[in-house]
Amino acid sequence: MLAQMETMACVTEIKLSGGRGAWSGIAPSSCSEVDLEVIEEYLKEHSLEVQPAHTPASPLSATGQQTHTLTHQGTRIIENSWSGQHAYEWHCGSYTPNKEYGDKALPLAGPSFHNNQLDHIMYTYEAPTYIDSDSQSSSSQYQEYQDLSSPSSDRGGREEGDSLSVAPLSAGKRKERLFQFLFEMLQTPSMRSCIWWVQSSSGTFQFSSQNKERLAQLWGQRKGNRKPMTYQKMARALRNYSRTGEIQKVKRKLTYRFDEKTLRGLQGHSHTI
DNA sequence: TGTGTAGGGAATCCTC
DNA sequence: TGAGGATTCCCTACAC
Repeated sequence: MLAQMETMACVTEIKLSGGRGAWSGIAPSSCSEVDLEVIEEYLKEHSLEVQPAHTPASPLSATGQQTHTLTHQGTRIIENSWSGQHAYEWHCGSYTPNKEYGDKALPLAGPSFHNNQLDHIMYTYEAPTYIDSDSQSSSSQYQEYQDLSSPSSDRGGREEGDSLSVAPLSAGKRKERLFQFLFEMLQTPSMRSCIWWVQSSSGTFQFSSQNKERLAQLWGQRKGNRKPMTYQKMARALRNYSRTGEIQKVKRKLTYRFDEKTLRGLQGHSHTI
């Protein structure tokens, strides 16, 4: 049911936005970079699934994921955990991009992308940005990430001077795993052009066919790999998760699903901020 | 036929 | 030093 509501929310939002043009405006640049082909495909597929009756003031789901309305800066906003996507996109009309983050929202598609635009991203698994009604604004958290960032790192030597100096994990922390990184990216609005929730309640997510390589590169930088990470290699790691059950491949292009237990664990972490 | 994606075996690397 | 996890390389299969 939640899935249907989420899907409906997505469909409604996209329809209201009227396509590519509506993504622009004050919206962060990534809004206009959303993989429209995938969205179209998604709409085609899910328009058959969704229920026609959708009320924004739907009750909360059993999983704690929320769909409700609130007023923010005079604009009616429907927040929805379907995305770090739509909670953010619905802000497009009134959203004030964070100076440190929003202004640099990743224009991942297209030749104008520069790796150093990722410099501002500071990740910590313990404190991923989680877009929900409680966090309201993710920008302040991104600011915190920045404040936390430090030029020193346990593997900083390799990244030093690198234009894409995504901060590695600090010493003493357990090594971050790929699925944790992906979960973080799924909570990061500016990464929506690379990865997004198809159905957050079930932990199903999808890579952008256009920007999956960017995400892979980011992962590679994060790990400080010798060679650039590619989607192929990242997908190989994801396939290994299917053995352990942490992530399963969905019979849909570029789509995977977190195991329920894994998802709960990740969400638990993300809310323990 | 070419391209993109998926799946997996195996060796290797890295961290704890 | 071993285990766990990730990376890397390579191959095959399949759909479009």
